[in-house]
Amino acid sequence: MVRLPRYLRLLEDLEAAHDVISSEELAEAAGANAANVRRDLSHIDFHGVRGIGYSVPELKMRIRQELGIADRQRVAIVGAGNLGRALANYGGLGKRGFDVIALYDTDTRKIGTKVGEITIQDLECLDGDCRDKSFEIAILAVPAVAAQQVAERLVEHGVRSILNFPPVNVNVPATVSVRQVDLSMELQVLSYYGSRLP
Amino acid sequence: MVRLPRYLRLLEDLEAAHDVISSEELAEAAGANAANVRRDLSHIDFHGVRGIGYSVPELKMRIRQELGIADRQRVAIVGAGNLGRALANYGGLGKRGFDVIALYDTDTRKIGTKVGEITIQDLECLDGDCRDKSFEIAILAVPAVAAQQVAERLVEHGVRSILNFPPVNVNVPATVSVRQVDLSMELQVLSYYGSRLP
DNA sequence: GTGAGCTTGTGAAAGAAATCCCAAAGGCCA
DNA sequence: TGGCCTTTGGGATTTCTTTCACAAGCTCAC
Repeated sequence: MVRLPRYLRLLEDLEAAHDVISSEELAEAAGANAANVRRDLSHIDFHGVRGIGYSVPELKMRIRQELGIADRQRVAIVGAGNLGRALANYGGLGKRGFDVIALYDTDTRKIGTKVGEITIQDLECLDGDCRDKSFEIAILAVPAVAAQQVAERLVEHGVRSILNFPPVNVNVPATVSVRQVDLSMELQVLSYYGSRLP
Repeated sequence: MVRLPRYLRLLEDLEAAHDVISSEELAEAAGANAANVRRDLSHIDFHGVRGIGYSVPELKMRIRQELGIADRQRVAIVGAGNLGRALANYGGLGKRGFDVIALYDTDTRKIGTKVGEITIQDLECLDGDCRDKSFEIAILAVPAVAAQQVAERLVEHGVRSILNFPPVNVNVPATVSVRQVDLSMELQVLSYYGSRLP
């Protein structure tokens, strides 16, 4: 469900004192209707207390479990260009349970240099012995022309989920899930709504 | 409609020789059903030729017009951190009709330095005489704590659309449209689907 | 204990989106 | 010119989502 991450973000941003929350409050933050929230939660088999609301810590755990992020997830970034480096430096991922454990590139001038705590590795290390930690999630931040090829290598080496930045569709087996982040498209959608505003 | 940008991207990536396209072809690229595509297009009052398909150049124009991007759009980026600079350097925006015309920050050590072609300006210039070009679209790439405040200033100075990267909801009047890009949420959704794969 | 006051959970209604399906219509070739 | 092939357009249907509305259930104060 596409709203669970929004609920989770709200819950995580709540002060610790706030240990119960109503569907109404959740709805407002998530930009939804209270009945909608209640259905979402009952759909993941999470139940509140009538007259009171939902337990914040329990709900957090339940949503994390539902999203498959009960434990911290290891993520690798492929492509150490401007975007790849910006992502590697971005603290927000860690805060939400995603540890960036590797940063790959093919440019020999970059390999070995550090970005924050992380040393850029040769993409060849994906296969070989220099790979020290496994990961199932990869962030693709390579040029569009390389995306398909790199995606295939990632899949070959056990990646199950890809967050794809270059503006091309990558074809992968049905056993891998891909999510596209395309800034131009976001701006276009924005422009669409912007041009229809009061 | 959220699929129009996807159609547009496909159409723009087509070789020039390809001047007619069927709903079937469009559907495959956009991950939709052919009937769905036909409805979308007839919904924006664009019509094809039976037995043949849709005219690629005409469809491109019609979609751009519908999205409100028939002309090139001017965009400003606020926040010259890693992300802001990466975005300013990203050529993909220009290719899709969005010109980054300014990059703002508040850090006096950054102001005046260049990122690619663009000189970083003081955010104060939003109001004053140092502002040389107007824009209606802004990309927010500031720290989460500053987001709301900066958004308000942008709105005050005529911005109509905001693409928001910091992981907080910004509250703006109904006359402004906001779109959130939250990487942690994308990863969470990815993880959700990833954990449900065959 | 008991009643007042909230808030949940869900059946039913309304609304939106996707899909099915096929008649209608244009082009192409013989 | 006429028939075949292809693909659109849109009525009808199904499926999915959102919202309404209210009984049921829990807590707290008295």
